[in-house]
Amino acid sequence: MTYSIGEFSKIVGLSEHTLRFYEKEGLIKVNRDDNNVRIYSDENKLWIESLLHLKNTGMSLKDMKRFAMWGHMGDKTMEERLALLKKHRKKVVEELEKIRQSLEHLDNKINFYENEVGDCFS
Amino acid sequence: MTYSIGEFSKIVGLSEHTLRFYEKEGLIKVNRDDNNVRIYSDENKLWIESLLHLKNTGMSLKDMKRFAMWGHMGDKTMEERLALLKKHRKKVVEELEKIRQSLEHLDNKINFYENEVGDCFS
DNA sequence: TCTTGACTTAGAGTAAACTCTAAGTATTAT
DNA sequence: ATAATACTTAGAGTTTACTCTAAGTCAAGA
Repeated sequence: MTYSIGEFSKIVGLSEHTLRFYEKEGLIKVNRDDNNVRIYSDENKLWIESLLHLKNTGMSLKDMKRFAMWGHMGDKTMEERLALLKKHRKKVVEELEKIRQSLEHLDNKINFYENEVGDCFS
Repeated sequence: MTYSIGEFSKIVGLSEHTLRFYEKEGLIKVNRDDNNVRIYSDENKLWIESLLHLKNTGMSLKDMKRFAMWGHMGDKTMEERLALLKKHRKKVVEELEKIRQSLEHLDNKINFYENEVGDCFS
């Protein structure tokens, strides 16, 4: 399947502006038809979804750019990409633990408030 | 115990600029001595730590402001605070799950790369 | 006395990641 | 033939959360 930018925008949940911006930044390479109109493929979809996973885990655009650049350079950059992903993974795990702890704190606070409110209103 | 802004800054890991900024924004109320110099207390420390937990879980300054404002208004705002915390908690849990999924994707990718690199280099 | 560390207001600067506008052109579907 | 959708460049604007600067004052300790 192929998609126009309008269709693709809806599918991946990024605005057309953002898709063009990502392309300009080198995050994604997109084919064009004879009239220079972008033709997005399912491969593009998988790639964007991968990028969005990196983004979801807090990777900066800058690092995503490096990753994409290496991706476009082919197999000889595998090691670099792997190193980047591993380093990123470490940060994600740390961040996850931090959030988990803060969530625990939040739960304690909610419990506290529920008891207080309970005492006051029931 | 009480602390000057310089001491407090080191303890809580926020710059003096940021501490003054947070105070100006109404996130924290700080006592002053006769010379108008800020005196931070252990209570302030607990409060900042709570705020930082909210921040760690992605709460915006704007919501933290509302929370702090209600906190300064006393018990009659318990329900509002509880509602805010519960709403926030829901978002955090969702976000956590999203990160967890993206981490899984990241792990798959790393496995893939390790096999590829393994095939190529060993 | 002089350095250190505190204070004030007011506003400027920074970085990230978009987000949009303008102004003009081209193609396709109804 | 006209509306919808696409394209371009170039740059301006937005939001968030700081982060810093200037310019001046004040008070305590060595």
